This record gives sequence, structure tokens and C-alpha cells, in this order.
Amino acid sequence: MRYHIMGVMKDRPFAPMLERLRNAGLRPTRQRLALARLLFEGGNRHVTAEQLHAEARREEIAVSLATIYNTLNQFRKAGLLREVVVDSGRSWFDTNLEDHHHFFHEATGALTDFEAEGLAVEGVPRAPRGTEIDRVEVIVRLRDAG
Amino acid sequence: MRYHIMGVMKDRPFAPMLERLRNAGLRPTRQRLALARLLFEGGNRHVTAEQLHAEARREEIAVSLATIYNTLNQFRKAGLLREVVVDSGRSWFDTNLEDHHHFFHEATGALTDFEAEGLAVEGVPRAPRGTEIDRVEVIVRLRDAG
DNA sequence: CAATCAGATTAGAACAAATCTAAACTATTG
DNA sequence: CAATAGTTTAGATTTGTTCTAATCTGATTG
Repeated sequence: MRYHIMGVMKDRPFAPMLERLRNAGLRPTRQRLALARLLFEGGNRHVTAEQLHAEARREEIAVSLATIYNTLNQFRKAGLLREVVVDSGRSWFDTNLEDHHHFFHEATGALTDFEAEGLAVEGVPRAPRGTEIDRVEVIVRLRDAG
Repeated sequence: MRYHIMGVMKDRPFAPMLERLRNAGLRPTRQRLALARLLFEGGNRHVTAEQLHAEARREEIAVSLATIYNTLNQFRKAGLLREVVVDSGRSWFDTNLEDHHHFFHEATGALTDFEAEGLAVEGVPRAPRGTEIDRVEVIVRLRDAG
């Protein structure tokens, strides 16, 4: 199998990303590939749709906002991203798939991870009839010290 | 100091509610008084702005949606309500001011309280520089059992 | 390697939640 | 009871997100 070079290539091969999309059952289109690289190469991050769109523009990747939304949702459904809801009005997408929780600084809107290791949540009541626990989410809301 | 009994009476006087608004520094207008009664008489509840608006209409209380939003936010700022963000796209307001957390059933959108008593969250990391912990929020996301 | 076509992308319209505006109204104060 | 600061309102506006219908493209097949 051969890989040919197209478009923006920093210094990483994109074969792994291509594979990653295929494994997720997503056709590796230009747009998805480019967005996957923005999202997954270079450490964990949190983005909103608008942020990612702006970033793509900056990198001169032609992607419509509709595609950003489509892609983020597809990635989420495929388990490549997690959605984080901390303030109403917009959604954050988190590339960190490990067991972790969030700090949310209300004043600035800054969202940061902290590992679940070391955190213990005990005494969660039984799920109501007909339901089961999907996930226990801890959000630590911060304010400016004073 | 006098304590008012908040029992399950059909014909409640609204003096206590009036007092409650005054104490919160809010002028007790018709609209605020009516909404306060819907919200605070008869047990804890969760509402969205639209829900409360619909309910007010049903009760033939003339209140605009703008006033619903204003009032909910004023009540929140005054500490009479808490805002709960579980799904992006809308805000819930919770009349339960005690230390508690939430079940959120994604499929139905149902939001229910559970007491913090019995729940222990341990090992929350230190707040980042310049910030302090405002509140630790636990959201237990539910899915249909199966 | 060209034709095919399901699936993907797109611009722009549509939608929903929430906020804003500025005009009309009302609870309080003097 | 008049003055006024605070409140309410309809409707416009803003913001985030989804939808639509037309166009395009990656993969498959012959």
C-alpha cells in the first residue's frame, strides 16, 4: 500500500490518522482527515465548534461550519471525542478519552482536565428503576481566589 | 424572628413569599410574586424558562418570556434558585438549595435530585493558581437499563 | 481507469434559547 | 399624589446548532 502526499503536511505522516478514521467506520475525506489532525495530533485539547472552525481557517483548510459540526458529532458517536457540557449555550469537545474530570473556571470559561486517578466518588445512589448508570461526571467549578 | 409554616395548604397566604422577595432585595411585583409562588410553594422542582412560561400561561398569569428569563436570573443571583447545566441548549433551574447532586437521564431529559448526604467525593485536586473551588458538582448520567 | 453512486460537503435557510432594546408601566418614596 | 427608579413587555437581535437541497468525491466495479 502506498500513501501519497496531499495538502497540508506538517512533519507527521497521516497514515495512522487515516487508519483511525477507517477503524471508526468513517470515510477518510480531506476535511475529516484535516480536522482529525488538528484535534488529535499534539496532545489533548478542548474545542468548541467555532474555535475549531477558526483554527481550520487559520491553517487554510477549507471546511464549512456545517462540516465542523457534522464531524465533531460523528467523532463523538465514534468514540473519538467526548462532549463536555459546562455552560449552557455551547458544547465543548474533549479529545481526552481517559477517565477524567473537569475544572471549569466560570469567570474565564477555561476548561481543564484532571485525572480520575486519585478521585473517589463513593455513595452514589442506585440508579432509578429501568435505568443504569452510564457515567459519573464531576465538575469542579472555580472562582477567582480572594 | 418569625417562622412561617410551609405546609401543604391549598389557600396559602402570600405574605411569606412577599417577605422572601423583599429579603432578597427584589421588589415584589405581581409577576415576581406569581412566579415565586409557582416555584417555591409545593416542594422542590426543576424548570426551564419555557416550561415555567407555559405553566404561567396555564394558570392565566400574564408574564412575558423576557420576564421569565429576567426573574429566573434574578432569583438565581439572589440565591433563591440554582442553575443546573446538563445538556447544552438550555438551562434548568432548581429550587432545591440544599447540598445535592443530579441524575440526568439522557434519553428522556429527566433531571432528578439525590442528596449529597451519603456521597463522598475525595481526592479533588487543589484548585489552579489564583482560583479556588466554588462548588463540586456531580452529575450521574443514566441510560436505559438493558 | 472511467463510470457509478452512496456518502460527504456546502452555503444558506431555519431553528431554538437567551438576551437586548426602548417604550410603557408600576411600586415605592417623599 | 407626583416623581422616579425599577420593572415589564413585544419584538428585534444574537448566538449556537441543525437542516435542506444541490453539488461534489472517495471507493468500487467493470
